[in-house]
Amino acid sequence: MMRMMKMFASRDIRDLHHLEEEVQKLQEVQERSANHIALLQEVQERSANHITLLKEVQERSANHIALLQQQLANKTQDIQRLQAKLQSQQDYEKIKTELRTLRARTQTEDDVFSTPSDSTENDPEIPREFKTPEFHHFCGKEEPSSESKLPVENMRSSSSSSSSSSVSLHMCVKEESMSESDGLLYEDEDEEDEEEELDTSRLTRRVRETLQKHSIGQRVFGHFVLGLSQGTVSDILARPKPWRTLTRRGREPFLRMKTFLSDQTSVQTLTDIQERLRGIIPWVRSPEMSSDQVIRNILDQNRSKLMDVDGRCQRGSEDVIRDILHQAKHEMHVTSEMPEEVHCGTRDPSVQSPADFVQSIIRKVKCEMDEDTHPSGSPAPLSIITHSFPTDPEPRTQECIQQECVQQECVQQECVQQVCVGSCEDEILESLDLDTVSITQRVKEALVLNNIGQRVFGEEVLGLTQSSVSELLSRPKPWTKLSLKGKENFIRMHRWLQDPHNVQRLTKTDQRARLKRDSQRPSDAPGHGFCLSAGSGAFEAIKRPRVVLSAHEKDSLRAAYQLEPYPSQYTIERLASQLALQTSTVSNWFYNYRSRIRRDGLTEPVQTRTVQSPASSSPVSSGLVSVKQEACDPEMEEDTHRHTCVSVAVQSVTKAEDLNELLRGER
DNA sequence: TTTCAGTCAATAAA
DNA sequence: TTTATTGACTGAAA
Repeated sequence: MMRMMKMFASRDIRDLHHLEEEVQKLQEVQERSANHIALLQEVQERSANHITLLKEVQERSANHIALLQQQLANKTQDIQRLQAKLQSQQDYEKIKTELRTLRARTQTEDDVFSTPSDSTENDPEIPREFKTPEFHHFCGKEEPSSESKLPVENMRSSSSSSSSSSVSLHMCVKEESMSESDGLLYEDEDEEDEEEELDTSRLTRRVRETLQKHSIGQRVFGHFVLGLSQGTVSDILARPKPWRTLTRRGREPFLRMKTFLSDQTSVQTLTDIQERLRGIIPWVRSPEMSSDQVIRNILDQNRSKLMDVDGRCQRGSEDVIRDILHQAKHEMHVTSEMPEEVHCGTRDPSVQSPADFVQSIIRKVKCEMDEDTHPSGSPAPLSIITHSFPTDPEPRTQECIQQECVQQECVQQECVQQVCVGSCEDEILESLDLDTVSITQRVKEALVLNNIGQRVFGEEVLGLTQSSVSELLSRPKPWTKLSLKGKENFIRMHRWLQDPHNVQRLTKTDQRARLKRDSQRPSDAPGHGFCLSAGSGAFEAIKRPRVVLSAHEKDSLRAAYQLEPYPSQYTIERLASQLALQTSTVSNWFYNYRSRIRRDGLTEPVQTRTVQSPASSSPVSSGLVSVKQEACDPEMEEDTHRHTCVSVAVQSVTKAEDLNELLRGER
């Protein structure tokens, strides 16, 4: 019995254990279910949040779309209003043109022509007829002041076109000065234009169309109408700034464009000029030239010569003038043998005879030559520094030059150089190979050792500003990469290093400059925020603040550069828009960045990293792109730069002796 | 017509 | 105060 009871008891215990295990399992299942429910609830909550967020985004998008639609509607209205305004102004333009024509008719013959811009003098593309004092003389005006920068208000050809005189006589362009005396002539129009906002994009588009239609080049347009260089014209036409962002000075070209477009005569005249420049209409027509034509022919040939010389090697002006002089003398001789009737062709009454006139040209050329030979306040042209040191505080006489020759033991050689200065110089420069790094190193040491500032050195020795000197000394380009103009600076530095009295001279100059600055200090105060405009004496109150790009903007531009080193117009505009910058600022940044990367990359052959650039398909070569990586960043560390400079120095140091030989006249 | 080389001037950095 | 940097400009070259 007992055994039976024990058996049952043990079975119950086993069952109990089973039950307990099952209960435990059930509890686990329950816990898991609870967790699942919690997770489900969480998911549900999150989904609800997402739905809410989506709804919010939807609402915002709807609002944004509504806003954009509203803006679009406003813009459309603005466009319509502007179009209507433009329509109404078309009549106004006609009236204005008529008034201008009427005004011009009432003016006397002398008032028709005025002095052209002094920029004419520097433009080799423009015929000499437009540049020379004789041209101004023919136009009925005195020789223009070299200081005045004159804009073009209008352009007209002279009344007679059938005269036997040179056709250039009929191509005079009327220009009116913006200087104090003539500025009033603009007053009315300026006031009108200040009230009226110009659509610069439309204006430039119209100008582009007109120029294209009449095959007028930007150079000619820029020169005669805007008084600007071709590069600037290209930039203005491609990227016109909005009217409101322009300063008074910046608006000037657009006002001139407007005037140009409104006057058909201007377009016609410019077309005529362009055709003559392209040779469609010859400058000299008759084989039997009159005296005036002979003179013009000389000038024209000289113009070609200047262009040729400038294009070839930018030779010193002295040589060119010498050639001109020679040519003029030769022509004078030929002309003096001409028959009398040719001499007495149609010419200006003030000209006594062709020979006299040519001699007057020679005199003027001589004067120009003298001015170039002894410039005041700036170092001499390259051809001159082979004879004298530019550090001289006073003009040097021939005796002084010869004395220096003795000091340098090269009297004979220098004399030979003086005789053949023009012809030898090109060869000399071509054969030279200076160690620019070594030169700048020595100059830097000399300046530091003698406590001479870059400013004084730049002004007295190189004719450059402090910033340019700083750049030259800290990042000298290899000699072979320099243009002729660039080489000039290193030759000057080399000459300065060779001058035994170089430091002495500069120290004196530095002391004088300091004293002068100290004495002038109290009067400097009004200069803040203003600058005195050259020649006019008037203060220019408007001073454009310098654009300083933020780190973020620079980063963005650098990133854009990595993708597209030569950005399209569209990219530039997009970048400008995204960064809230002007398109010109963006394009300038790209120009400068490319330029500075090239500059720094050139002195870093060792560390150049060849990285496959995404821009390999761009116009830039892959080799150049490889240079444009981080190691060659324009803002790279000075030490890295020095290291690379040294490697360049090692390469070129052996050739420095050549120059020594050359400058001693041993070649 | 666009891009480059050289330069200036304003400004930042030393 | 000097030097370095950099946006802008011009004339020339591509």
